[in-house]
Amino acid sequence: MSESLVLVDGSSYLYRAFHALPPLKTSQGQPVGAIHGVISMLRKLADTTTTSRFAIIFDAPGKTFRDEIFPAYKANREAMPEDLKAQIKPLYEIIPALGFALIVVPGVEADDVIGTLARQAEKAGQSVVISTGDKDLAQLVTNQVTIVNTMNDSVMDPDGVKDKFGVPPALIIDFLALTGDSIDNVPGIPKCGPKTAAKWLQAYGNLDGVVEHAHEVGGKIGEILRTHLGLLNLSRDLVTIKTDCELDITLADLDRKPPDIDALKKIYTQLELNNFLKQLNQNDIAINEIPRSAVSDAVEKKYSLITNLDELNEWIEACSSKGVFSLDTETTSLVSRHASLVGISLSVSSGCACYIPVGHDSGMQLPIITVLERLSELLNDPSLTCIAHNWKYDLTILENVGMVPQCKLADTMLMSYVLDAAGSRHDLDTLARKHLGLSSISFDDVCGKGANQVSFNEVELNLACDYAAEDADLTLRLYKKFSAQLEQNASLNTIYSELEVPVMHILRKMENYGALLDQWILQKQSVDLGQRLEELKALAHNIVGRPFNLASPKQLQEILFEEQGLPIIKKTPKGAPSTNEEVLQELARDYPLPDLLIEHRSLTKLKGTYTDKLPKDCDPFDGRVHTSFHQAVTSTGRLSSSDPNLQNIPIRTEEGRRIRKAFVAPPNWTIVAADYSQIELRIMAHLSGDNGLVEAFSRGDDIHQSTASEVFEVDLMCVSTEQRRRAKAINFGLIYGMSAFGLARQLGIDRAEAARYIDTYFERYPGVRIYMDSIRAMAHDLGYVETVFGRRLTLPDINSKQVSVRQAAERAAINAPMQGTAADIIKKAMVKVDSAIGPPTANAIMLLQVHDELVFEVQNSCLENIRGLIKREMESACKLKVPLVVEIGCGANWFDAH
DNA sequence: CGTTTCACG
DNA sequence: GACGTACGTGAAACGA
Repeated sequence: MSESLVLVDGSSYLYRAFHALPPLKTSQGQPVGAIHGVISMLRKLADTTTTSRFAIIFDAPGKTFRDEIFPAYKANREAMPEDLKAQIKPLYEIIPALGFALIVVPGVEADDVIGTLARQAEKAGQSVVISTGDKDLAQLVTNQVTIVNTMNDSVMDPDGVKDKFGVPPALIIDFLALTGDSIDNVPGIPKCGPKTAAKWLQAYGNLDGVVEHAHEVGGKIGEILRTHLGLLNLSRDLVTIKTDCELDITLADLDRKPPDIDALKKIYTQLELNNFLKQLNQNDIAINEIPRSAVSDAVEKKYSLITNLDELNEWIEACSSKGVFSLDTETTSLVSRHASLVGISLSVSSGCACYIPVGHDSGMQLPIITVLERLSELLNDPSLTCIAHNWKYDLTILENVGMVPQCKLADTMLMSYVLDAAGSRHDLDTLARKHLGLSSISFDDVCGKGANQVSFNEVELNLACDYAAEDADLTLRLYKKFSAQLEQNASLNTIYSELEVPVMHILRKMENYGALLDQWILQKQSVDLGQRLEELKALAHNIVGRPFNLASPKQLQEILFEEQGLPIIKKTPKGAPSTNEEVLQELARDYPLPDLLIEHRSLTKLKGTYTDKLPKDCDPFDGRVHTSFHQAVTSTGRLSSSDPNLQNIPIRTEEGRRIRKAFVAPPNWTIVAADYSQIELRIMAHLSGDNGLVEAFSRGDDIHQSTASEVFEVDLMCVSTEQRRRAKAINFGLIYGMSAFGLARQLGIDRAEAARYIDTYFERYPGVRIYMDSIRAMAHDLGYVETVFGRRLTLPDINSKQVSVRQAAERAAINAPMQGTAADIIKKAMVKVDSAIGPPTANAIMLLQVHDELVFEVQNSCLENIRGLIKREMESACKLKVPLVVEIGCGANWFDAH
């Protein structure tokens, strides 16, 4: 049945949006975060329901009947924050403009309006959905009235209420009267929480029953109950939602009206809600009509399409005399190795940019040779600075047409990343919106999307000019901001120019060179895996008694937890019973199916992600896989890899390791793999300066053994395998900002024992505790932490009001300096090793970086030489209070190199 | 397109 | 008193 009326608890939305979202403000200082949130939530709701009858209900200011019967009602509630108050009026304009009925009744609380409308609709035979985060409304639930929780989108029907509260909807009023509400100042029975309330109500039927039998309740809580009986009637009256308010609203008034686009545009413009504005415009304009440019700024804007030699010469001259200019290339593909140049855009001052088409299918264009000739005058002039957003891409495009710039390069993507890695994504559109308040034309607007998308060379010249010139314009504008900010911070500037930019060049080489793959090995393994998977499937179907999809978590949930009635051990974030490996491991004790599922899961993963997929990623021309390394993605300074991801090639299982054997060296060459031993723990020793830890590393101890000896108070030589295993978990836990709970779960021990381990650890290594406390304090005070080299890692959630969110940020604060410093160190090592092994014609090539490991291809004739060089350069990448140790191996393939 | 699971450091 | 609980990534399959 599709619902016929949706009632939205507007006040609940408002508070939720206000607290959940960052405090966005317009350039004029008007707060808009909650407005943004409420609009999004309403639109999502409207999109996911089938009805068109809505009411959005807010509390009105002023007294209500509850204040009359109990003057202290809601007395504990804090006054509404000013920043929230200021968002109500605009919202009251937007909601009707969106076509929704807005209901604010003076003297009546929103809950009572919702209750009244719900009952009216119910009487009229309609079903009702109430969208709210407020538990009090559960009392309204019936077979026809359900509640959608805005927190997690869960739907509550009468059974759901019973599940959540332990009592059916009809008893919710009694339940709330017992528990009270400290925020609204509803008295209730002190010390009586949901569990106790549900227990009493189950035992005695209802509130009157509880009062009647109060003398039977034993213990301290029984005494408390008896002394507070007098307040229960008042509490009940306060929590009872009225369902008979007089409202001059009929259900038909609630039908959604068409939105008032003009009014919305006006308000959105005022509030600088550019996202919403853009979407309005998209729906608004005729299919083929694309705005010349959405960039609206005080600066006047002039984008020129260059198709004759005189204009080209003027632009070359302008760039040259300015000394600093931005450049962007348009091409036929996102894969730079396979992309052909379609056009080039340049900008020399804000708002002033040009586009030089050279590879469009139609339209008059200058000959590409001429353009490149003139362009190379700029790019070969070492006195000039050329700015691009993501040079790694554009450099390869230029290299494809035979150009290797000699001028100075600046990269706004890397600048943005160094300035604030976690603050936003670092693509041009996002940054333009964030730093310049400008929304740019999207690629999809120009080229279309999905099956109808065309390649850039098919785009009409004037439209291409609008898009391309804008990118160069925005890049230059961002450069002005970022370079000024980097000037303010010497260590960030150093990280940018001496680490990120050189690493960018190395990554480009690594990507373009690629890792050689023996496809035959993988194909063979795919066949083996396929056979074993068929066997497992047959066995599993046999046990269950019918065919099912082993890869479907949903079907597994049904089979394991509903049909077999196995215990639910863990739930997914969405509340469904989890079937992940940890759970299956547990279930495997008394049921044969889980073991099969575990093996099936693991093998399908290997087959689907690696043995089937990697050969497809192989370039047929050179037999190599060319990953993309991303330099501006992670919050800690690490790289990431995709298409394919070569940083997660299996190693932990036997069958997985087989995959590494397919990463081979060509004849007369050898794979060399070099990895930092325990780098993050060494960094922890350095950062904390803890004596015991520093000395252990300086002596060259096995660090887990040494930790075990301290924590379990046994002689170093007497540490058992099990003790070492536990110490290793403790060491890893420390790096991750662990809790006793986390360690207990990891080790399968109880929490008290885990807590004892942690306490003992901190007694033995007091410097570590001091360091962790100080880093937490720094994170709270400054909102960021730093690596050894001064890379800043911001923590947007560190002062969140939500406990779990804040705690997660605190754990990230502990981890970030260690993970980030390790990332800095290996980047330094890459730069050092790269310059030591010389140009790519040399006898060693860097192929891959896997966070603490570098993989090379080395010519056999100079293997020993290069091995020594790599180890030396990596170990001397940085001087810490403890030595850096590199383990290095070599072999015919990546597996043998370990 | 969101959810769930799992590969790596 | 409830909730969530070790950091950082990318990719595949399912199912709406």
